[in-house]
Amino acid sequence: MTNIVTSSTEYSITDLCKEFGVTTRTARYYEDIGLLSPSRRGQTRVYSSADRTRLRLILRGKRLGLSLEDSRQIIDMYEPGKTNIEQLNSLVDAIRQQREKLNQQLDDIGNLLKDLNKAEAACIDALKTNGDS
Amino acid sequence: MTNIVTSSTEYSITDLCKEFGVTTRTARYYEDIGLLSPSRRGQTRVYSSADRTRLRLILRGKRLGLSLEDSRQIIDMYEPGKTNIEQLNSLVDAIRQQREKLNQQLDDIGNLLKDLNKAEAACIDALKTNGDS
DNA sequence: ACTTACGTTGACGTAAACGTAATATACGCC
DNA sequence: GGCGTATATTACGTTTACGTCAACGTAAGT
Repeated sequence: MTNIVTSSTEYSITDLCKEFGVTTRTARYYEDIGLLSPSRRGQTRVYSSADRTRLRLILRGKRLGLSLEDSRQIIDMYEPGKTNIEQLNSLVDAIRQQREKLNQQLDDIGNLLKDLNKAEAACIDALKTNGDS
Repeated sequence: MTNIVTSSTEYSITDLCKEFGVTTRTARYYEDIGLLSPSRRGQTRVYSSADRTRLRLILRGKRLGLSLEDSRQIIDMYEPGKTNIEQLNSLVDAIRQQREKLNQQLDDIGNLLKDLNKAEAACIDALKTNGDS
């Protein structure tokens, strides 16, 4: 499975995908749209730990309901290569927007958790009542 | 806009949709797939405050990245009409699964917020340094 | 009667995010 | 040296969640 010769900070496509529970099609798709760009040994893709991190961030974004484009934006925030002032400012704006969205999500989650608690309580109550009948 | 004659707990499709910032197509689609079922005055849809609540819950689910089917499941939790013990138990299971997912989301959001803070700090720093040059 | 605004039902189109073969190449192994 | 396994590319298919006409009905205002 895991290659012995190559350094441990390199991953084959299947290893990486298995680790995160996605298919190779997904990894290749992410490469197609420029979200990942592993190096190659011949034709074969070789993923670095940086690639791994990017994939991790992408999947975290997915869990939060972000689109792949959203994730791309956020990941690009980590490496603001272009030190243009314009871009830095709009980046700060984007960061604040994302933060607002996340705060809204926090609020939503809190409310949904409350609802779930109520629903569960009602269920358990119904189970008890039913169990006594 | 708002009808004077009918009770204030009734909404036209456009009013309801405007309030939540969705198109009428969306409301009709939700009805197509059985997520909403407004009553009718002739052909025209009449939304009750219960329908409004359902829509609110659906959109909250969307903000959290839930699919419409997920939202349907969750909304069904609020009215466990079927008091079958089997179903109640599986409902409790579903509730716990949703809760786990939400806790994962809370974790993700916390981490992402941290990342955003770092990114923002780096940006602001870069802006200062650039501003001094 | 004419316009304007809102409503209805189809029905086809679309973007995102992959799924699913089909086919070909290369590597390790018994 | 054939076999299995991993990898590659290409390409068409699929699901979700609506968008976008088209064509029509209806009620209100002027």
